[in-house]
Amino acid sequence: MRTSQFFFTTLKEAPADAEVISQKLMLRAGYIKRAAAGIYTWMPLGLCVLRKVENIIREEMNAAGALELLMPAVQPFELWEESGRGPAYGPELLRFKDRHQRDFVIGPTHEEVITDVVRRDVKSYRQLPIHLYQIQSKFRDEIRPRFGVMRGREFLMKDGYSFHASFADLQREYDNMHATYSRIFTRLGLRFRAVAADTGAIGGTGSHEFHVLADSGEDAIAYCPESAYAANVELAEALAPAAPRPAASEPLTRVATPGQTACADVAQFLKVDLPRIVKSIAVVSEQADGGKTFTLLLLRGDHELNEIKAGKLAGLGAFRFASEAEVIEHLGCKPGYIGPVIGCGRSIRVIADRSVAVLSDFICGANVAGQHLRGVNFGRDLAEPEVADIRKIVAGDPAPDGKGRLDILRGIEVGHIFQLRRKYAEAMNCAFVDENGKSQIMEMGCYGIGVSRIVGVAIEQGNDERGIILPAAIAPFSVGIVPMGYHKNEAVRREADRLYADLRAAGVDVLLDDRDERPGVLFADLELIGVPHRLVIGERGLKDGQIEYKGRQDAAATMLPASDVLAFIREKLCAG
RNA sequence: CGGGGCGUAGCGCAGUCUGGUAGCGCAUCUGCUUUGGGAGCAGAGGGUCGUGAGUUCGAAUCCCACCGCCCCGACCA
Repeated sequence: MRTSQFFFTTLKEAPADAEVISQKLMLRAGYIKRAAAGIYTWMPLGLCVLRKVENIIREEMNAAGALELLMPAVQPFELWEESGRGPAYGPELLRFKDRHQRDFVIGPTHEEVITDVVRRDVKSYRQLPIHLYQIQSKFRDEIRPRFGVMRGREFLMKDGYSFHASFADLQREYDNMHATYSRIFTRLGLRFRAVAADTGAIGGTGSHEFHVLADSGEDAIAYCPESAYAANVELAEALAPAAPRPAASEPLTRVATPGQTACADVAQFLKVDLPRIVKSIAVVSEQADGGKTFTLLLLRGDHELNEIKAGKLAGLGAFRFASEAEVIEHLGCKPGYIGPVIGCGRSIRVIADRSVAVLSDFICGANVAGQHLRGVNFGRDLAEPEVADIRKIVAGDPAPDGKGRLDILRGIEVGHIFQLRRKYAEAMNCAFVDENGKSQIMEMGCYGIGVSRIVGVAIEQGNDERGIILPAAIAPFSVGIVPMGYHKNEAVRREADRLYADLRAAGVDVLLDDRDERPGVLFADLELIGVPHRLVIGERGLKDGQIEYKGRQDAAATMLPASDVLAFIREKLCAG
């Protein structure tokens, strides 16, 4: 491509509302233009990158045995009623009516459509397994879109769905996709980790997320440097402390703690370590029969509640934090001084985190404003509680596999694989006839990659003060030719044109910057847009038959004989 | 939806408090000079001051409503 025939505009300053570095650079480099909140136009330059990412994914999916198809972005709402997922998705699902008042949605994902396709055409075990995927725009009406293309409302996604005659075969394909995803993210040049994940709203059993490591990431990942263990902190198990509970040694006493409601304040006020304070979190769950149950969750002062883990406990379900009125009703005290020691025969459900269950002589609220209790002991001052793992793990916790200590990293989710099992197939009666002539429900897996998000995270990982740094595999152009005085110097122009033609003939994705601009402009733009290899042709070097090469991240340029350039570039591109 | 902030030229901003009919830098266009790191000089074009309704002789500025955007909390590729 010649710049004079291309179209891109660069900015010296990023729009003020851009937050993260990738978003600023993508706007400055003219990759994208904002159309509305979380909705972007991909300009030709940005689309070059998006297409390269897309093609790497497509190549690997095809190599792994999946087949590409394209489903509609607009889906009939009836399918969502049939799967029962319409209400679960809520306002994130963009719904509308056509001219005949029929309900439609803009697809946020395609389990329903693909299941409908497969149940119509797949009748026999002989047609299984099958894995179909598409690369297509999705729309999710996010409450708060941000970070540019990393969390847009409209985004490009690769979504694949596999159908199987048995769970064992689903597991085989799941492992195949796990390996395929690892190959894809490696080829994309991303630093990533596959982590065990919560199965969330989509449902199903086995699930892994693929996270690109970045400080700006919204997800926290627990991982163990000494072993292969990695999990979303939502899921990571906090092991029970190895040491048993020490014997009680203090009497139960009541202490005045006026105005001290936060654990950290109480610890400082009483001059004790934060882990000896027990905080009580009051929650309410609505039961199916309409009743409400009130529960106290006990955590150490230095720990935080993991709502996902707690939500999985029997009887808690979709709990919410109790209102002030509910706290007063059950404990006779305002929040801030509540605790599990309840007098006079009243009883409420108390669930203690594993780390709390091994405490003795601890401190908690007295259920009287301005007072706490010291020297509290289970079994003596209150009943032994139910014990469960309900806290978020923290850095330094032992790894659940027993092989070291956990560290916490920030990550951005770029891929997710699920064993859906029969959730959708059952709801939508997606069945086949097995070798015995019996009808059976199919086993199903689904596999997503955020294609447009990957462009954002790649830039989040690769940038410097001059702009974007991308590997050649996904850079908008692999090589940039910068002629010094293309319009003034005949020799320079001839050499630039020759080199451009040679590189193109060799299949290299090359940009010749033939604009009549000062050199500083050409250099600055090439660096901003993220071209990894630069060739400068100037009168100076040409006198000695030399052309200058500089890698995007090299400190200094090197001179090459003009005749060696083609071979040199080929070698650079093969090396990645 | 709850809380905080902001809407002035394509981008970044000043002007708003204290009303008097809109300005700076970058970008764009023309000319001359310049030409290995975002050039210099001279000139030019471009703005319903988010929208609407008020107060006033007069509103970017004051009042009210609405819309949009951004930031802090629950979702996801």
